[in-house]
Amino acid sequence: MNNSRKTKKVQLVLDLFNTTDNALSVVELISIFSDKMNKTTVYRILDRLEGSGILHSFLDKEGLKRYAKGNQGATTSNSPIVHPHFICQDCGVSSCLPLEVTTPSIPNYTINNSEHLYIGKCNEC
Amino acid sequence: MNNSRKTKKVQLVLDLFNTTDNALSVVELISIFSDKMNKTTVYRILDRLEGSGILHSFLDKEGLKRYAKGNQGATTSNSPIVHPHFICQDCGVSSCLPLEVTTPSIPNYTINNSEHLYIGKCNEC
DNA sequence: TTTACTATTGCAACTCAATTGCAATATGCT
DNA sequence: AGCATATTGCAATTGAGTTGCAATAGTAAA
Repeated sequence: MNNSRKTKKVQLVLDLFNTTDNALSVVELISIFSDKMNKTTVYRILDRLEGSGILHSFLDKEGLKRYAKGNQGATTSNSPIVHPHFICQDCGVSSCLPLEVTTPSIPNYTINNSEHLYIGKCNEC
Repeated sequence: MNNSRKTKKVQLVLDLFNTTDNALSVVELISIFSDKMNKTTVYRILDRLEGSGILHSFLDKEGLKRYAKGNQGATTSNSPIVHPHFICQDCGVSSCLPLEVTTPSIPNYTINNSEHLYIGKCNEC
């Protein structure tokens, strides 16, 4: 029983993410699809694609939500497998870093999840 | 020549941060000082205290700005010394983690800064 | 294919953190 | 005390993200 429907709008979003591995902000995506669909639809499609593990999201340093391909939350234990994200301070391009994040152990604390954002310059800038 | 003035409002904010090492959200701070000063004043005082290195800030997982004591940006090179932050998913208490963050080196990328947020349960929860 | 069910979409209105302009006030220096 | 200007309060504004509801469009079954 799969409730999700493969609509034309959903396909447009999927097609875009098949062209890039970058992490795109919702603001960008709304702009890209401004003549194809409503901004509310963009928000809801992204939310659904994240829910089904096709995309994952994080907040960048401006507090803007960004989405990229793949499932951040695949897990065998109760903690998701986490990778850091990068954003270029010059051109704004953002991407997933193919690194493993090692979670520190803090006495008396349980750590279930984490977010890691690196800011710098990409190879273009 | 120091332009900053030690006003009563600024002193109230400093007094509060002298009672805790926790990272407090602006929303909390506005509430705490709701009968002492205007919310715009809270925003501006926090901004100034961060600018002078007395406080530092980060965005939590909800995208809310949080402030805590100390200077995140003290540096000898061009990269600030960074520490991770923690937030309890149950009670919402947030704190600085006394850990050193080691910045990975990525080919063709320059990393100048980073943000690290751990989500879990504190010793109270 | 037609029907019927319901997921999806568009639109407008709304929420809420954060910012801005401006006039009034308070600080600190001489 | 008087002056220059940093600070504050207030109201209005911005902008990302959310919500309610009616209209539309997938999808599965008849």
